[in-house]
Amino acid sequence: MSQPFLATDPAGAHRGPLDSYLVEDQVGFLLRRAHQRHAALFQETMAEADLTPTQFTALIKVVELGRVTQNQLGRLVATDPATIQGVVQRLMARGLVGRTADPMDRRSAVLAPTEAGLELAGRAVVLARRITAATLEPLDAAERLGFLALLRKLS
Amino acid sequence: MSQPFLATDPAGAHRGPLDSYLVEDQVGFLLRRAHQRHAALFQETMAEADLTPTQFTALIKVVELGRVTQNQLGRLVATDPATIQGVVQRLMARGLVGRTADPMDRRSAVLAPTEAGLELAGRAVVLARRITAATLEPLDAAERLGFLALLRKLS
DNA sequence: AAGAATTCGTTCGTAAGCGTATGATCGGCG
DNA sequence: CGCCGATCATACGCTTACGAACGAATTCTT
Repeated sequence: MSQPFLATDPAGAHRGPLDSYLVEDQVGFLLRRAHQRHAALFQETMAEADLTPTQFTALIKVVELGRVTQNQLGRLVATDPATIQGVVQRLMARGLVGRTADPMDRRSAVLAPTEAGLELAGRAVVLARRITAATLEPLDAAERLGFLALLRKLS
Repeated sequence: MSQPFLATDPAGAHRGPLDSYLVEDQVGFLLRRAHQRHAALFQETMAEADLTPTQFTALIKVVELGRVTQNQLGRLVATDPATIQGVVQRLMARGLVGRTADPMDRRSAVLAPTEAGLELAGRAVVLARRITAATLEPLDAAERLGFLALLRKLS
């Protein structure tokens, strides 16, 4: 009665909907694993700059734009308002970005990179290029292009 | 002095290491976005079963194996001991898996699906197939195979 | 057999991620 | 003008995720 839906069912019978469903072959699982691997490589390589992937992305965007509203930044880096709030808070605590009130719109907070933020961003990008290379290392040149193209279609 | 490294620098000068570096074109960013999109589709479709991706994966694996040790399960579904602990705890709280002490090794906890767990797993797999389909929907058949193959190389 | 090294599960801390709710502010519309 | 809906930032709660440390138990080594 409580016999599991064994994938390697000795009787080979069709016991249930789990037949021929292998979690480890699903996109979701593979996507999660690939993301995990990238995150591990990121942390390892970015250690000296002490930035998480999200922090790095946010910082780079602030540096690139010079001035951004917090929610606007969140939209650009695909991070919802609740999450970007904490990220910005941590970047501010480290003095990497500054924050001023917008005279035009008293609701919004305008972010801008500090000198330290500019400096760290410069160093971090060098590391980030290494991370990208390390992540794609198992693929050859053609596969890398293909993979990025496919990823873009799924974003 | 605090001029940002604008990607679209009017002068076209080489201001710093951020030139020609676009965060949104990096594997890490695209991987994160694709993963986000999948998670959103998952949550939407799996709503009636009320399982997170990780909970679903763990439950399916327990059902598939019948009996597993907690850390062993974690290894199979790529979830570290600290994380699988909470996941299993929540599955137990919902009466989807049971837990017994292993007489052979008093350190380990043996997990097994309950009747409710078996039942829910069966229903959830149906939804999961839809999620996989929805996630890969933007790709044609050939692209799907290619994408999965590439993902596997990066896991 | 005794000690060392490893493994198992747990706990704590930190971070991301998102749903939901809230107060403040802004924009539009009658 | 006044109201309503939308937007901005924030707060709380819950889940995943992982490093680090821990006690208990097991296994390996000498």
